[in-house]
Amino acid sequence: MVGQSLDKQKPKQKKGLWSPDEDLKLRNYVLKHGHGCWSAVPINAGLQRNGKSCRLRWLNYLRPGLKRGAFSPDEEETIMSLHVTLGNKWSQIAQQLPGRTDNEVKNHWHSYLKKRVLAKTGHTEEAPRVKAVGTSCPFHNLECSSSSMESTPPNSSSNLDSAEDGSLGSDTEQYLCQTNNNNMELPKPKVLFAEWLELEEFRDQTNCQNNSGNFLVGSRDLEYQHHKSDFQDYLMHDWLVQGGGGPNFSSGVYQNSQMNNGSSVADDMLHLPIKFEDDHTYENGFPGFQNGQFNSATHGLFYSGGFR
DNA sequence: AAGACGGTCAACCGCACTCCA
DNA sequence: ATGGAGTGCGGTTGACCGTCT
Repeated sequence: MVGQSLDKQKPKQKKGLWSPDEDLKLRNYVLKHGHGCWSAVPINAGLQRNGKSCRLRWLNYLRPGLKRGAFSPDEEETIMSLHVTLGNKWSQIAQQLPGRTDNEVKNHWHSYLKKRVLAKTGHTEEAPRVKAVGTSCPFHNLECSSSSMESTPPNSSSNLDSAEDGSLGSDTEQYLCQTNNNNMELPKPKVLFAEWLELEEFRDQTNCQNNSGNFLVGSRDLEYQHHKSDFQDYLMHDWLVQGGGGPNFSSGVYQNSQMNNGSSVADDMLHLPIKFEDDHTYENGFPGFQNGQFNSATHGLFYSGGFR
């Protein structure tokens, strides 16, 4: 239905998970030209996808400003309270959560929050799964024991990355773990998807970090303060757009000591700075950049802070 | 050790809506 | 008024992963 006339011109269209190469093509194209008509995007970008798939991939995964990682208690509270009044209006709920997509909110609801609400209200329609062992801290494979935090410090996890391996910093970790220890259900660590597992082959390519500690992502793309960005966002901007470089990976563990700044990730993500290297403004698809105001509710992209 | 099972997530599907000729 | 094109949205699916038996 979507873009049928244009999409029909494609002999066959790929489905399923996006490869890093496809992400790179789509991201570079949209950043450079804006999306315009989505059905024309795959043709112009050289992708064997339909426009709808490109749009979804961009909105849910590639666009700058997305807040990856676990939901904060505040965000969860917002979702639950809004769901009472709005119901399954995921897009409206997501508009109140900068950096979150409707799909993300929806998934989180079905995975965690619905069970929590059902447990609260005494419904046993979907009994919460009881975990015998310690539960996982939501960020970066950091494990916390819900029953005996002291006896199982995060860094003692055998197959999980320690703080020095690039987890979020003790303050953030403790905050998140303690907060989540008060809850019945804890989110599992972020899953590394197939595409991320292929990153190994790129790890030795040129590092494009500049003098100020930011990673440059092409002459007209985004400059990201990687120490303030989340794992996948960082990768997307520094590796995908760049086509290489960025952080080192070893067995899927992100290694970058600068992630240890001890600041609140939620706060940082809300003030994620985005800078274009030149003065180019993206009039087609990035209207808000021109005045430095960008909001996910109106532009589908959360942006805070001015150009430097 | 290996298969079964359940949870999470990205992506797909189909419907509804808006816009425009 | 109507039909096609484009887009938004919510439900569902299937792959992947960790845990359990």
